[in-house]
Amino acid sequence: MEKREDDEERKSHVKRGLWKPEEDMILRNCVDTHGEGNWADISRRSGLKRSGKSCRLRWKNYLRPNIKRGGMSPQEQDLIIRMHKLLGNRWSLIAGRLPGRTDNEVKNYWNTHLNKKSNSRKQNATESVEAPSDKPVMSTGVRESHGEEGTNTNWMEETNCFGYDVCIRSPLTQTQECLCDETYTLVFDPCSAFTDFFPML
DNA sequence: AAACAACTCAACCGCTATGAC
DNA sequence: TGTCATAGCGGTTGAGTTGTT
Repeated sequence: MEKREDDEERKSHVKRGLWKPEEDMILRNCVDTHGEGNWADISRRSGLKRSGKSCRLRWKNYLRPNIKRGGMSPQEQDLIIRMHKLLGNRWSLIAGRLPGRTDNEVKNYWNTHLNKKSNSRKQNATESVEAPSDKPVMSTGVRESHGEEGTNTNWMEETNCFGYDVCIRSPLTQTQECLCDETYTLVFDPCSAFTDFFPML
């Protein structure tokens, strides 16, 4: 109860809502000076009455260098659709494959554009043949293994029969080096994932 | 031109994971 | 080993915009 009151009090002192250009400028300067990372500290130092969380989100989604704005290209759309089929709602992983795009942007884009498109495709498929499951193809664990988010662009080494490029290793070999030596490794249980990957067998 | 509906997307919320102590 | 603070994620909300009647 007391904690709740503390939260209420803290929230009442925190500014919310859309960011103004001058706030963006202050945040950008502060990150330039003190570096990216300790958002609670940046929130304090900046003098902005924004939470660290809010500062981090604003930086990550809008102020970070190399952010790409504007509509998605057909290639990006296609990649999102295929990655979503493979990974499900793992927006940060999907966004990591799209340079300059954020997880929030990918998520919004999926929910407003591609979800419908995907559903209508599925609808059409249902009319002819049995539609595939809505669940991701890779139904078991997907883990980040090493490296920094969004720094690699060619983790996908092998191409499977669906045209998805994937790097796969068994959970039995988690201590081994991933052959493709890249950031993300899809770790999955072959028993349950095999039939998902190769439904025709 | 006005009213309403539908859509878009920036921002927030709640939760989990992780690391420091 | 437990607790706390912080970062990061996905789901959700709601203000602003656009389209329709």
